[in-house]
Amino acid sequence: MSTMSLSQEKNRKALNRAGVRITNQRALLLALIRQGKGHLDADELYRRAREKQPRLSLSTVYRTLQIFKRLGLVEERHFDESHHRYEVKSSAEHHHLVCLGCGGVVEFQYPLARYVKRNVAEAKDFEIVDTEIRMTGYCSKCRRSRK
Amino acid sequence: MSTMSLSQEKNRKALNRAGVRITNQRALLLALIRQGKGHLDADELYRRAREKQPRLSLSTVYRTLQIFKRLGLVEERHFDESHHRYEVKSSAEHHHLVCLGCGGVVEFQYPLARYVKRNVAEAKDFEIVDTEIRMTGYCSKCRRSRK
DNA sequence: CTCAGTGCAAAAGCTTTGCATAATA
DNA sequence: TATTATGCAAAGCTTTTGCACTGAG
Repeated sequence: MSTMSLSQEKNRKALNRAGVRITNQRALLLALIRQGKGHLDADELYRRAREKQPRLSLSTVYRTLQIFKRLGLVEERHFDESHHRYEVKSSAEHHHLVCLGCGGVVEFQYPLARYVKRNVAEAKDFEIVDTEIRMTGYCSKCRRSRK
Repeated sequence: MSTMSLSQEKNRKALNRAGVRITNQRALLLALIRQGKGHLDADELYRRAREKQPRLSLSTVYRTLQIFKRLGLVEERHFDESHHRYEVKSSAEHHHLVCLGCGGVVEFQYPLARYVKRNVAEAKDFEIVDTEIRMTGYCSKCRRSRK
């Protein structure tokens, strides 16, 4: 298919490699998560997906997210909300700043994470799999409008 | 009441100070959260509370948790689960280590959090209200049983 | 052709809400 | 006594599941 973009092609390969059947739904959802710059919840993903595939169901979104999570393609985040958000798993460890005003999420890197990890692992005898720093507060925009 | 413990007395004062009506349910729930060493979810709290007050309802637990949250008496935590956990707000900033095997939560202190906070606040122009470091992994017990 | 994946509808957690009753201040 | 809080039941949201049909390999 000549209309298939490079990133769609890449997504298909990712699914193939994992031995999971490729469907239009999965390809679309993975593409949307990738281009969504992370931090999408299931419902937002569903709404966006239906613009392209109106018959796609919410169950498929949830089932697909589970698979992507299992395959390590996406990560599930639990911000201070009643639902989850998903982002593509990137090799670069990064952390989150969540605005209590508008709900926006900003990413940041913090190189000392590695050092902290080793320290804590030793002190508490834990094998650490994942580290996340989350800060909540107010972004500049929300700070201004609160005055 | 001579049978009232010091900590119960303290709890009552905390409620009083906030101008919120003191009820047996609220006093009990706050005491349970305090002695529960944190990380209780609403249902566990409900079960424990009913041992003392069998007619207490789950709605009361939820409503009370909202109030405590609003008053700053407890904090709501979102571990990688579909429900929330609550712990008393302590003056000492601490962070969490969550075991992926048994779900156990261990707290740790990390003094550099203050430094990280200042750094990130400046870099991203955010007014930071709260910082949490969460690490997931396996505790020594679960690591042994996985072998 | 076969079995994994999908859509739909129904169910299953967790949490919130409406309303009449009970209890605090 | 005047509200505020409670218990119960019902509803709301997010997420999961059962089942017959569809589509990828």
